[in-house]
Amino acid sequence: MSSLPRSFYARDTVTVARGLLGKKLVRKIGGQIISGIITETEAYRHRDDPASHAFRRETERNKAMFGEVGHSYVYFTYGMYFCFNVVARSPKSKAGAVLIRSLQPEKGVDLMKKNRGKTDLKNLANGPAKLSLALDITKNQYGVDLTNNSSLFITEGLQKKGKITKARRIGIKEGMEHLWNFKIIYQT
DNA sequence: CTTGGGATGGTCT
DNA sequence: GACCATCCCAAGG
Repeated sequence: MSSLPRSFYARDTVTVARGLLGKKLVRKIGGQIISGIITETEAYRHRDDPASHAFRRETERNKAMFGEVGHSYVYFTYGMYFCFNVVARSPKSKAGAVLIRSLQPEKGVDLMKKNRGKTDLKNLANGPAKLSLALDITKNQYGVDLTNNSSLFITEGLQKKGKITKARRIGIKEGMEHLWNFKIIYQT
């Protein structure tokens, strides 16, 4: 399956955050494939969003959020973890990214377990730092293009519909008025 | 189930 | 020098 086109990411950040639910994140490492369905996302915009890393100004850390859409923005936090974002924004905006917060594991589950040092399937990738560990996403993946089928990319995923919920974003103190956390729930 | 604290270091003020 | 877009484990109810 081929990657989502760059035009997918050249829309409003909040729209893309919703649109990424149900899509598939694919990681290739040494001939092995790890993949998962995106089940939770959050939008972070620019000047209208005090919770965003890009709110104040462009810096060495956040410059990917100002760069070409469809690339990754990876940041290091709490002294030990990486979190994975996709750069997305409307052409009118200068910065924006979607934080991928949760994956439903699909392929490469054994490798994910090894990378996580855990075996409980439910807890392999249900958090932004957990999924980065599971897929071995680090600073090395900063700024990589997610629209070519290389070692990290996003493709169409599940076609079936799910119920989408919206909520306040997790772990922030400003911008609480925006309901930019999205989850998809598939009925069994 | 919920709560609290420790790990650990880059980034920004 | 403070602040984190977090996770994990232990203790308490």
